[in-house]
Amino acid sequence: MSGSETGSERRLVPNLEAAVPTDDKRRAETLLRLFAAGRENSGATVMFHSAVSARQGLIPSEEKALDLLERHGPLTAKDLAEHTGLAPASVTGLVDRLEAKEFVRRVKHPTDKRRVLVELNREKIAHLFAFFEEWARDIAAACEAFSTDELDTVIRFLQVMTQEQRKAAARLSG
Amino acid sequence: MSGSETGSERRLVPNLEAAVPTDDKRRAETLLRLFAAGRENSGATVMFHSAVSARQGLIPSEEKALDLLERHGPLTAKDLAEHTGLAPASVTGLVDRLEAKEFVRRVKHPTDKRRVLVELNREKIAHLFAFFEEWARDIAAACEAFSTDELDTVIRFLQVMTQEQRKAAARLSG
DNA sequence: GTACTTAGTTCGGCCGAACGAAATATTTGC
DNA sequence: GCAAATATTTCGTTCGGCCGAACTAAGTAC
Repeated sequence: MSGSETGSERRLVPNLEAAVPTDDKRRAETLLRLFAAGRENSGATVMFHSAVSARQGLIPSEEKALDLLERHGPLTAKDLAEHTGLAPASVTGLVDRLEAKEFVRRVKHPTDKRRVLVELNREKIAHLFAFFEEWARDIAAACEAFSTDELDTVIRFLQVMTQEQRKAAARLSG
Repeated sequence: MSGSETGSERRLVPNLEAAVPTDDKRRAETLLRLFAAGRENSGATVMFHSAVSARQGLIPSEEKALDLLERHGPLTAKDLAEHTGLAPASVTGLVDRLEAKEFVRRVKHPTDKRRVLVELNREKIAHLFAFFEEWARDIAAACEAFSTDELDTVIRFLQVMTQEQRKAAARLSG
């Protein structure tokens, strides 16, 4: 039934059947459902992410900068320029905007007075965290439907997919 | 160990411990690992998504339009304006760009000559599909590490998370 | 201490996406 | 068939992010 096609209607999604084994019927069907669920989830993740950013009034380059600061701690403007791929002049504007929105602060570099360290403003970030904590409670509640063993399986799966996506993203960019 | 804090170092991530139960030690620990894995995976998903878009030379509004066309089939410019939230004049430019990149075609509306139907150019999309099919093979290979029952659990989990993310995104936007 | 390098900002300009208003083409209502 | 309504495009403008070049300030080499 799901494989039937009318003559006038053409395929709208990739032919993923080609990527699954044919010898194990149930597994093949499960993989297809997994692809579908993964695709839906990816879309929802992207939309959720952009909704959060839009709510904070952030554009992609600003998100990226905040992400870098969260990962690596305070960075100089030069570091930000290198990691974001922006020109130095653009970083000045970027940090100006983030500072105006109070997401970051410029502080003096302890030893080199030419440099400017950009650090996250934790008080501001706290509001964002409050939202995520509330959301985490919803997630935890939704996880009631899963045993701890099942969640372990999910974690393992997510880690594998994270690897695959990073690999594919790098291949696309490089 | 993981709960220790030095005096000078402040918390960099939300206090998710508050969202997990305290009575079941293993479950609490598993939920925290799940949050961490989910967070990593979300980031990877967003980066993968933007890598694909960048590779195709697409900006967010163009992606959104293509997504709508894929979901609903051919749409008029008015439909696109309503769904994307853009002004009619902006849709003209949007479709111009997508048409120049050969992702879509303008076709006459069968009955109403005022209207313009915008439809996906499947030949162009086929290239994109070829990439996703190859990628699906990698995913299928990576799934060898999971039993079919485990994959069923993962599917169920993804569906629940998709719901939660959509709900949260709607709450943020509305 | 003078010349050179490095870090960051300021300035002016550019480009692309989005907009509102006016123009055009077509359909609908009477 | 003529007026009002509808769909889209054209036009001119605005706005924002990014850039290169020039500039300032601070460290480094000799």
